Amino acid sequence: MPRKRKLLAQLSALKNNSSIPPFDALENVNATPDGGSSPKSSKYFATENKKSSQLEADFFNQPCISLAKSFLGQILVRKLPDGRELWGRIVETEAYLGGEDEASHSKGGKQTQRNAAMFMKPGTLYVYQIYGIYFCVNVSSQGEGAAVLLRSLEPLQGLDAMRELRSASRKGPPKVLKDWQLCNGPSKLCQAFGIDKTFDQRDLTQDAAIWMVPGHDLPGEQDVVATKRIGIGNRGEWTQKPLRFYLRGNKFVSVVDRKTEREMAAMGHFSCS
DNA sequence: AGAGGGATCTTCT
DNA sequence: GAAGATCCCTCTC
Repeated sequence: MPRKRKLLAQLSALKNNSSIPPFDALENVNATPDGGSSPKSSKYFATENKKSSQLEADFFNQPCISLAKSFLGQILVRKLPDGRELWGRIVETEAYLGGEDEASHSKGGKQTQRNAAMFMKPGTLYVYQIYGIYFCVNVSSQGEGAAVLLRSLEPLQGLDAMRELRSASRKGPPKVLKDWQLCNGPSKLCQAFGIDKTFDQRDLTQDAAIWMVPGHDLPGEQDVVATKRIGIGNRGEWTQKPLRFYLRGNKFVSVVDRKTEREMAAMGHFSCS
């Protein structure tokens, strides 16, 4: 049987509530990861509570590089069809500037059916399929055709569900994935969060199944490593530009650049500890 | 630890 | 018709 078959079966199982959790389990799902320091929410106040704590349009409306850095430490929330909530802290992003940026899908300001979301209002999701089998998710920023690629998350809540979704799309003998393997890559986090093409052009400030909330420990400038982007082929100067940002020392980052970290340390960007 | 290749298919030229 | 903002497995040092 093709893998796609298996994936679809998994997703439809979730949609059909074939394994619907008991009521109290649904209640627990609304608890915050730090377990009680945040106000408790019940399903009756879910909408109101969500509105007061989620990242709004003004947050997303900033220049691409600025937004890419601002995402670090913020939390992506995904509500699955069965009611379970997945929480992940953003630890790695990439900026794609559009126009001048030769590595961007919107290079030359070119708008196509695929990349239309990059030109939509800040906070709009741009989801595309790559290599026929994977998805990547971006968030549109301020700037014509500019967007931020979400590359890695630190899983905070719903790890069992993430493991299920990740394992469903893997072939061969089942292996139990470690926590750090769940979301350390742009397509891995899409698998773990059940993000596919149907999320393209959705608005992070309006959608019922996906949104962001402010993180509690945000990095300082000295905690952020800026280095070249991953998987950029021959794109001239744009191949090397430091448009990837990640949390220094975080074990959920997909690719660590020791060389750049050493150079930044030599330049005095990092505090000595 | 690093290199290499296969999977797999939509999008654009 | 070819490329591609990836992932995972295997081989080699």
